[in-house]
Amino acid sequence: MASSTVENYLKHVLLLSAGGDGLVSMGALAGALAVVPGTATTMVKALADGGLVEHRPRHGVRLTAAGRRLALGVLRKHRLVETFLVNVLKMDWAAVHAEAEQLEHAISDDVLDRLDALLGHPATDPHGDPIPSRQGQLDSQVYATLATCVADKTLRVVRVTDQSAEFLQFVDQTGLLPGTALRVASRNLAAGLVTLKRPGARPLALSLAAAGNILVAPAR
Amino acid sequence: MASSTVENYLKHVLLLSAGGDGLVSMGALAGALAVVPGTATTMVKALADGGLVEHRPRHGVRLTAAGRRLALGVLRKHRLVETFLVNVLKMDWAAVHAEAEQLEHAISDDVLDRLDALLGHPATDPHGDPIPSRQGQLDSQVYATLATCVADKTLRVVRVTDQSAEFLQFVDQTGLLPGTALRVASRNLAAGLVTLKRPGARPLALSLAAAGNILVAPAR
DNA sequence: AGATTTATTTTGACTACTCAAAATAGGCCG
DNA sequence: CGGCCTATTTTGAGTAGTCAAAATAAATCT
Repeated sequence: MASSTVENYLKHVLLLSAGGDGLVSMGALAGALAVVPGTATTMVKALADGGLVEHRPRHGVRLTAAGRRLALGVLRKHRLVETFLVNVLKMDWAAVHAEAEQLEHAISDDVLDRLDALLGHPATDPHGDPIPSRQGQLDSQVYATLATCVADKTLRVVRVTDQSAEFLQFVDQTGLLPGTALRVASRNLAAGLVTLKRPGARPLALSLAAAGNILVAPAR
Repeated sequence: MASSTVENYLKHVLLLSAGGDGLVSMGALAGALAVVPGTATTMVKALADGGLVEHRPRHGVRLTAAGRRLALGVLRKHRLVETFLVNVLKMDWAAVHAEAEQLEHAISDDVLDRLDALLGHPATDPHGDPIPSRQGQLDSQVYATLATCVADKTLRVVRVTDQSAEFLQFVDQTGLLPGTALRVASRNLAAGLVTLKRPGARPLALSLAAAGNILVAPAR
């Protein structure tokens, strides 16, 4: 398994390569990791040996497919942990980053999946940063889910992410198909409930887990 | 801050010093940490330099007050994390030990306090092991085991002391979880067997060795 | 093109932790 | 008491990651 040091290098290469051509300079990487440039060079060469990055000497570093997969996994852990700390443990918005920095390296995939379900499969963390999917998709087009969006805005269902037969049947029967306009009447995190209001229909209560599988956008 | 390695050494010295005079042998410590004896010696000398343990060469090692304080903090984290994983994330009884082993070193005191509150300040973890208080008090009540108590009293399981996944799974499947009421129907020392009777369940035979890992108290 | 600035890489050294295997000390048994 | 068995310690060496500072390559600016 990758050490936390390796995970940190990969995560920061991913974050720094967001804009631009994907090549990250040694200086930027060293700065982000709070190490001297020589250390970053040494480490990047080791990562390149391991096939996790491509190193173009004196030019920069870029993730390979394998490195990107790992980096996205770390980012997913980081952002889901942040969301947990804020939504469940009610921690300060500003304090959670440092906490997550530690926990992202200690949490297993199993625990992560359960956390994800508990939180209702959020699309973004409390700061609005998109959370990579389990499969490593990082949506640049970010939608809110019914589990995370604020009350009283008029919304439109855009996508249903749980493909299980039972859930799709439920969505069909309750008329929550993509395109439906609705409004979140209330959210009760303690009870794990979301109440929806649709024009010309009875209010509908939904578990947070279920609501997390329904992506919405502001109604045009 | 103490490294996870240091935290692990201290935690295991604490756990191993439970019985006996508090002196832990190098062999036992090395075994618990899965390192060769020479490594344990080297590390213990470093801990002694740091004032966390007292090293009596060729005799053993014991925690200082400072070391004990740290070790109890780690144990508190471990057991609260286990409780969270089982009670909130509904994880398997037998799997949480390994998870907690990682998380205990990554979780801050702030997060721990909030977890503690969320769980309702539990006194024991899911295995029945006592959780040290925030101030470092460890409830060390002595319980009888199923291997030693007399027949025909009504008892209640309070704690399971073998943390191996196999044993925990067995306990789970046979329904001997902490809280369960039962009665020792017979003890056969020659055969090394204990037979249990539970209300509404079939009698269950157990080896003395296994029975020794299940702590019980008189049912109120 | 030549000189200078700036980023990067190299080199040598250090800390923390580990193992393998040789050396040693304690306890015990006759 | 003397010898042996066993646990412990020592020694020498290796891995992962780091820094300080010298060497080098790239880019820029006359």
